[in-house]
Amino acid sequence: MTMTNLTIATWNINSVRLRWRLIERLLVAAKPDVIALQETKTPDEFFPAQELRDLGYAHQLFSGMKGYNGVAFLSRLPLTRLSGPDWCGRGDCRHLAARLDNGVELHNFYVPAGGDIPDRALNDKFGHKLDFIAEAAQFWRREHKNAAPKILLGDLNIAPLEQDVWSHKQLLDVVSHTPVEVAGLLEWQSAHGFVDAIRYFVPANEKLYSWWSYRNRDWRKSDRGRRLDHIWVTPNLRDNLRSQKILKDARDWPQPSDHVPVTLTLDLP
DNA sequence: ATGGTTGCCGTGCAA
Repeated sequence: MTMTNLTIATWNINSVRLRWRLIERLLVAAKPDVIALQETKTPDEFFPAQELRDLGYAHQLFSGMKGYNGVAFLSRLPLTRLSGPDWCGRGDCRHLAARLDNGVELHNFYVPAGGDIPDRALNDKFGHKLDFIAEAAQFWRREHKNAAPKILLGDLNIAPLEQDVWSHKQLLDVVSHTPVEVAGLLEWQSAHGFVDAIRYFVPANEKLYSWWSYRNRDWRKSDRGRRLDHIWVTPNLRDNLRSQKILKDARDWPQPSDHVPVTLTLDLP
């Protein structure tokens, strides 16, 4: 039986118009076949489609809006766009779904960051975040009859494990690591039996981050990171998992995003 | 305890 390698990356690029050239560095470092972007921050008419085609990503799907949000797929393989719900009825660009020719479904998510105060009574943005993840859990529960292999990836804006943040104790009350968010995310994950494909390779007691704030003078020295970017797969892909890479060095690329790319390689029949 | 930075847009807001 011939096996095909698939490398897929997720990256919150924080403006694709400003940083599309960094995708060439990602290409050199990891050669991803498919890239899921979040926070593209541009309406579709300004998406740098030709520039990214010239890098080899002939197949593209993007869904953007002015200033905020925005998700995209760049692919060397053909993609078929799948429809999805209007999350929280807001018309935001936070989810993009597609199917590869081999039947694997790809789901790119950008979960609301949730503002600063972890209390929905005081902060609507936190309420929106909790509603979004609850709606996602519900969506995946309803998808239980869809047996297609799936890869779900994106900026989920929640660091679920104690070693997914620089200090579990100090971040218990900080949006992205509060117990209510973590419970919601794990509920979503279990709603469709998703496997955390990155932690499949890295033991839970090892620190692992994909984001470092811009607000630290020396991000590497202070190392106050969080693992906000995730790749999950359905159990029927567990035996196909081969390797993962979190491109920490990307945090030092010129004019970097505050998130670094996370990549997963699988063997597919 | 506080403030720290960035992008987009327009001098505020979201992250």
